[in-house]
Amino acid sequence: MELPKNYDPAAYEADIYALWEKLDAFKPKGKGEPYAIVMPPPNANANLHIGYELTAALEDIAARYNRLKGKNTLLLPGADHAGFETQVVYEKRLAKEGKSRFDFSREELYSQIWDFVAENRGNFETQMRRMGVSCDWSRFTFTLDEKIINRAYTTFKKLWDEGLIYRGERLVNFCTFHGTAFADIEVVHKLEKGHLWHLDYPLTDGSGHITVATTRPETMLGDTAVAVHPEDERYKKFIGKTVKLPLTKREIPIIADEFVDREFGTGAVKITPAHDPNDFEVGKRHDLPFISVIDHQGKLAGEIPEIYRGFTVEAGRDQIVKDLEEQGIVSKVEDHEHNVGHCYKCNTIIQPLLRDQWFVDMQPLAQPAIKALKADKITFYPDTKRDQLVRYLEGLHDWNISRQIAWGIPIPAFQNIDEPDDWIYDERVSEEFIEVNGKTYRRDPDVFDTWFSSSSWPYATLNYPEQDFKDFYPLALMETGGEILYPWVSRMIMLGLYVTGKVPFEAVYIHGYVMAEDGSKMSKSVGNVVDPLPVIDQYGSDALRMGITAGRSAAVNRGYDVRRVEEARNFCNKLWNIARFIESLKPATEQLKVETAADHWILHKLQQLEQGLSGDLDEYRFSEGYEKLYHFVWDDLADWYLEASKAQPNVPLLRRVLADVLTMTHPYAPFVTETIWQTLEWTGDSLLATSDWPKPLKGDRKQADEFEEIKSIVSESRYLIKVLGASDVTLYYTDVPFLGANAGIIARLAGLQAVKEVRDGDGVYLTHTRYRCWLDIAMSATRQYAETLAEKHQATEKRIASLEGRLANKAYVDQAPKHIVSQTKDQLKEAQAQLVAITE
RNA sequence: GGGUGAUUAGCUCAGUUGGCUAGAGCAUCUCGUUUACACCGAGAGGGUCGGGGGUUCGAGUCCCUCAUCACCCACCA
Repeated sequence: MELPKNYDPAAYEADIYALWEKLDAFKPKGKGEPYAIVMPPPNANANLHIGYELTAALEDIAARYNRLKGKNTLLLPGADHAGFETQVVYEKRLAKEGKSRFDFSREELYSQIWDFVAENRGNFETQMRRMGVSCDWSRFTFTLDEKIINRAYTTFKKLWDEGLIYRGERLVNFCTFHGTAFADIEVVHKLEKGHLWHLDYPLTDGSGHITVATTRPETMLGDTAVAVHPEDERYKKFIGKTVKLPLTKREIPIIADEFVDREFGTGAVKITPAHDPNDFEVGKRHDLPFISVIDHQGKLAGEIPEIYRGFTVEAGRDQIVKDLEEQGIVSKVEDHEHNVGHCYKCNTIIQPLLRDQWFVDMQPLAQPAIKALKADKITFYPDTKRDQLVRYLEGLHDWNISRQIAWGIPIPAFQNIDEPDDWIYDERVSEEFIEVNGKTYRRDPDVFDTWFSSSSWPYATLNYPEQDFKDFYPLALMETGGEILYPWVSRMIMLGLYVTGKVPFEAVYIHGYVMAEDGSKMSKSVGNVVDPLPVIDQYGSDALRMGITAGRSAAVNRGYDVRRVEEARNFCNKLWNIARFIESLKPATEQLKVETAADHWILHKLQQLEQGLSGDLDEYRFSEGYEKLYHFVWDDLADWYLEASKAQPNVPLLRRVLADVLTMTHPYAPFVTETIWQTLEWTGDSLLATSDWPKPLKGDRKQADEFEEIKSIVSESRYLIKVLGASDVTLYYTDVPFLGANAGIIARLAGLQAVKEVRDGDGVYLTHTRYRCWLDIAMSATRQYAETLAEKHQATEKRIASLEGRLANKAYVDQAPKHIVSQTKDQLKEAQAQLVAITE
């Protein structure tokens, strides 16, 4: 077998993935402890971005690791219909054709978007294969699959039957551009410069006026009260009186409510229950009328003076301020900075509007979730996210699950056309009208919020309550980005507990974002988005996954750095060449024997790696595990053991170590490790992907330590030869048996002419070993080195003094753990020995 | 307004419960083609761990405080 000098990922990756699929490598093996991850479904309509590459990489590392460890492993892929997101994209396309969603019925729009998504759906499946994701494609789930829709309906029905669903006219966050309501969490608050207008509302009895302060004067058309704090001495006398609202001349009461902040503005607030969440609450408490003056298109409407009708909110504000000023009502205008809610998609200012919507009563769902979280039923990485989630759940308001869009799961509810309060649950959502008990009902045109159906994702994908559910629920891990901790993770926990009685997953891992190279957010409009596919083309899939995983800890945002990808590409090439080298050696014997100090040392290192790496991956420390592997492969294996092997090869052991290290690297670099595995002549027909995690052989500790000593002798010899510009150097030593046994290895590694034992002699002494070794370089040729030695002498003396001081400290010796103290003693001994060596 | 996290080498970041002389990659400098790899090898330089205070035998690690930055949440009209 002749392998090229450099690993070329593009030449192998597609074939390797096809091989895995052909041999069903990613199907759960049906035995062993279960380990399941259901992948967060990416938007079916969009290309996979670099953030999904990170998700895919982390989940795949976890899945492949646990599969190798012998667990019954399932990695389940899916795709999201991404209701609102996708409809927005589709509407943009319609706009280009000069059309809009209003040109079509709901059914037409739905089927058009279905086709639109279908066009793109194949893309990301190809992309996930290129990322090397070891998922079971036979279980692929789309969020509009029948089982997901049925699950959403069953859950809705359960909530309905148990009285946790209510329909109510509530204030919702309404985007007047998109024509739909949003959950609180979908509203983005931004600090904006505005004004605070002071308006003098005249008292009806003519005894003066009360001054209210507002940032939104146009809503005064819908005012139904003025509120003051009950304890406010300035206003006590006004409570119970009425004012005559300017412009509309309606008479409204002055009420007392504790929500009023006496310090803010004038201490008197106009109350507009139909257009402000606070005022809505006040309105309910005081039984005030709710007068809507803004419609769903963001225009002034309703019971208002004819001249204002049809104005946009902004234009209406200007006109009303102007009119109020003419009447002398505006007594003051201040600059004022305040937060304003915007649509997260189009940035339109969100209007709180009164709408009939479906709501879920959340506290009955949140309480069990809070309890489970506090009882540590779910491990969070990082830990802080759990408390963050608890705080969120404790303050959770009821959830508006109605969306006024076409692309989504229709809400299975019908309204009696004669009695508006008579609503029934029915799943015949393809009918607009149905007859029940001789009465006619009309379907609610709204669809569910995407998060409503995806809250059931962990058990719906597993066919609750059927077989996969029994095998794999709760999931081992939910891995996702921090932005959906609240909208998704929290809801999966609440509904998982509500429907199945169990938390949906044992652990949650939150990854940070992949930022642009300069640390800013990636965004299409800025144009700093990194597309993963060209990177894979250039460097290979393994390189991208390792490059993006390296140095990244849970929930920490980090810039994409192509140098990390290059480093990982080099790592793949290193593995490739290690394998090439080992493959070029022909074994003298097939028998596995552990002989030299180097053999024991590499086994010892390998064993440490296995333990360290398992520990890291069990705790989802992806980056630390990668670093351990990298250093073992590069420093220990390639730079030391392979180099030592050139003097004295132990081929059976080299093969064994290679097999073990390939297996352990496989989760991080599945393609290159499998490619190597398939090309090695002695690995048979097996797949690395479905092999067993290695059980490394044990190396003898004492001989391993001897090799450490050899390493430091070699390093120092290299250094001395280099700084002294010496050549043809011989290393002499007295009375160190293992140096004799390793003379050939040492000579080769250090580039020495020979390594010899002698009784006595003179030259440049090594200072990094406690043994008596010297190089046959005349001291006379080493004047500048003497200075270095002198400095070192000083430093060592200082260190000895410090160590002695520490040991002289009674408190230290008494209180510090024994092993630390004895460690200090050893250090002192070593330093003293070094000092002797330097002096010589 | 509330909360969380960050601040360690020129750059990007590790540093698990306090305990070897604080690490890595990249970058820099010097040398090098010998049985894999120049996507390589050998060697070197570089940090008073944001400032100040405290607890401790011992602090990058724990506490207080200040500064700067980032993110999340929130109905002060």
